[in-house]
Amino acid sequence: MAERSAPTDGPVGPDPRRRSERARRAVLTAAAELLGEVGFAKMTVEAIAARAGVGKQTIYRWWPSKAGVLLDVFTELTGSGSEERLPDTGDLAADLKAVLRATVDEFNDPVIDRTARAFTAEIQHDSAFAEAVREQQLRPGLEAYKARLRSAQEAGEIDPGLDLDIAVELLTGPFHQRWLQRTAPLTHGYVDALVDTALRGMRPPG
Amino acid sequence: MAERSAPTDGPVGPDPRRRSERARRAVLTAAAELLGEVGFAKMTVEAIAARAGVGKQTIYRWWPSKAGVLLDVFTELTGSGSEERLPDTGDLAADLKAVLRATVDEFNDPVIDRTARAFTAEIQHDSAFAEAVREQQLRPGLEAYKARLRSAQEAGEIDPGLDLDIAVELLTGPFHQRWLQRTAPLTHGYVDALVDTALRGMRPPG
Amino acid sequence: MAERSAPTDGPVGPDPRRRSERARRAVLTAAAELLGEVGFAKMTVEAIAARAGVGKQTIYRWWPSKAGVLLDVFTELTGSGSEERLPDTGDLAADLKAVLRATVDEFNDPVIDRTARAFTAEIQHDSAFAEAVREQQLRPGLEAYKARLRSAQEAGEIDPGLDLDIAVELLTGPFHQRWLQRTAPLTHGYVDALVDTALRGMRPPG
Amino acid sequence: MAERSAPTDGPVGPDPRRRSERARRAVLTAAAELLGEVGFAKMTVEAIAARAGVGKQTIYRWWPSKAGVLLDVFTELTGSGSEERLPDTGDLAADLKAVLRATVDEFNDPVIDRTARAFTAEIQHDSAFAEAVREQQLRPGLEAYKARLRSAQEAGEIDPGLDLDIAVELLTGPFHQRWLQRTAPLTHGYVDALVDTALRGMRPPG
DNA sequence: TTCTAAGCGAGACGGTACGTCACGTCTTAAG
DNA sequence: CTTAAGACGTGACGTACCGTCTCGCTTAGAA
Repeated sequence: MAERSAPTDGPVGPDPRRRSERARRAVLTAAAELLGEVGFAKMTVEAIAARAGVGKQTIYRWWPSKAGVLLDVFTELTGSGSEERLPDTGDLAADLKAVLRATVDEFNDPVIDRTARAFTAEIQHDSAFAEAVREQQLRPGLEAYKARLRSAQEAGEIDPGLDLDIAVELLTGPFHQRWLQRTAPLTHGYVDALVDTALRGMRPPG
Repeated sequence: MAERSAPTDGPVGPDPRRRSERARRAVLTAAAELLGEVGFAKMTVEAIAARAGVGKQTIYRWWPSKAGVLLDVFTELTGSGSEERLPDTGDLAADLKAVLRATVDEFNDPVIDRTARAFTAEIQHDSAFAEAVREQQLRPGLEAYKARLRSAQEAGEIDPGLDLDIAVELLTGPFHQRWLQRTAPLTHGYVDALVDTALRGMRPPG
Repeated sequence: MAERSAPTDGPVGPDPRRRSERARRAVLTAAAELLGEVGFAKMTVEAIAARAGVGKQTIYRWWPSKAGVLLDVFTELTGSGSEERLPDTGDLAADLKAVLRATVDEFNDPVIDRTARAFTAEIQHDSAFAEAVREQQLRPGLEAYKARLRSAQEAGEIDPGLDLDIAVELLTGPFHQRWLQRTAPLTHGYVDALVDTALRGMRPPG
Repeated sequence: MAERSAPTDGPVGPDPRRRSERARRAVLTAAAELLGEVGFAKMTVEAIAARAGVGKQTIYRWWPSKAGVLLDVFTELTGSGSEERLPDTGDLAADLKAVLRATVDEFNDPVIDRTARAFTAEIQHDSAFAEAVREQQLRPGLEAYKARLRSAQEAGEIDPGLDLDIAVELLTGPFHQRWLQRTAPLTHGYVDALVDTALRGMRPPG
């Protein structure tokens, strides 16, 4: 999934310098298209190869699985998520609501919904893929929340003794669970209420 | 002209009165064994049938997929989950911690962990299965939490204006997310802290 | 395929006196219809039973196979072929041509063609069925030819020393082979030429 | 855009240049062995594949059915039957008797008998297979007879006006019918008598 | 005239084989 | 050595029928 950096370290597999950029792009494009058309589960490596006009071996040479290809699709799209940052207007509740409302809108988009579910499914039995998704997709998002909460902590908006990991989970966990289990629809009203309730648990004591 | 007893059903499939209890039990037992031995992903319908000494068609006649079989295994084990109830000692925090600590222990059992992950994965691309799991496995659990919180609400322990669905999610969502994303280990200390923080958000105002 | 005659001889199977005539007729009718619609090869015992509104077991109770059923269909239709006799006008060539022309017409009927081919196929790997077909369907036909040739022999039309079995085969074998192998179409002209040539081989010497 | 070398063919199926000779031979060998051991009817594509150490798909890729495989077995054995020729000693009767006696011996060999019967059965409901068998196995044989008879015609041994197709059938049809219907055993004596009788019908007039 | 054993319709059962799909590896020919 | 193409061995899929085996129901014969 990641480019190898040095050709002489241990057993290296194919030489990345010889990799065909044309083929790489064709594969990622084909995979992205297929994801939209048939979804992750019904997508096959053979179909990606055929659509990309690429030999199957070319896929297997450079990616560990179709999940790996998809991960690269997203890493490509999101610029590896490195510069994610939440708004910080000084009003924590408002900032969180804005972000979560945007997230609601995203997850109500069928393509994003399907893709995220596919990732969730795949993560369960492919731990290398899970690790990669966690680091490249999830962690940056959670870190952004954590940074915003730390800022609020420094501003005295929330309890300085609070475990920020738990605080982040208090905001994202309920949302994530409701989405994943489809127990109820995701709406702006819902995330507003969620933020209000969660923040009550974070207020400075006294 | 058919003289079945249930006149209001739509397409009913095979007549359940003729179903062989012996075969049903053999399939569920075989599936449970295989789940423990090879895990859900490597389990096949053919293997279940072979181990159960049953024709494949007998499985396809009564279950929609191997996931359906596994769902029945669990429904069987948990007594269809109808009478789940949380302890109610009058101390909400203590009760919730006790329950969540037990859940931590469960999810740290590799077999349960693997199975729950397999279910989570399967749910993502099989909506009929998702519906069944939601109703038979998830809903009863969440309802039990909700009932306990309602009791606490009536006892004046928590804010009477609180949306109980959100309250339940505040307790289970973070746990569920941490487990699913493996962002950090599940420990008794974690759930204690989680309960304490979440409950701070639920206290009666004033 | 044949009715059992005595209820006390050896292992007798089901009691023929209790046999349901309604079911028997329904099966034969259904089988005949299916033969015309899908042909013998694609016909299944299940389909016969379903079409006849009969349990599969009822078929297996009274017939050894679907071929057995079909044989009964034909035995029923042809009155067991007992009274077959060729015309005898005194002109052997004319009589044979008339009969063979009629046979050409029969075998050019698609239903008869398909049925006869199905029998031919089935005979190859079911020797009990082969025996039954041979005795009930083939032998009477060949005997009729033989009788007509014997009559011609007595009338001095053909060589008294001729082996009549070979003589019959000389007339029917070529026809049968051409039909079976589809090497050329079956026409009235063909059988006329065949009869003429074959009879040249049978003339009295001198 | 595909750059295959045969530009005039219709839908061609897989590229025969890529075909694995090893797999092809293994399949034919396995099929031949199984034919001898269990016969055509009890032979399955799965068994051929297993014995050959080949995937089922490899069989389905190159042959339309198990009958197609068997046809190739025979085409392989008989050198595609292209150069069949009957002996021509100048004595037509003797030559025909020699050939037919040899054929009697062949058909009295159980393996050949069973195989020929299986082909006969298969031909009845698979017209593509029938066509192939007719062209590759039957036609060359019949042509050889026809050539020998033409030679005899030119030598003045038989009637120059005779329809040679009928003449061939007069010799092979009776034999074929007797074999197929098992009305009587195939012996050297029988074919001798058959040849004698048939040739009487072919003599030059006068 | 009732009783009772059978045949009956229905169709589930344990099996076998089917023909298809996709996997991940291997082979070929071209560049 | 990489590439496009695609054949290969493998293994599971879900379906079709096989012939056997229960189920209740009906039905005809002997009691």
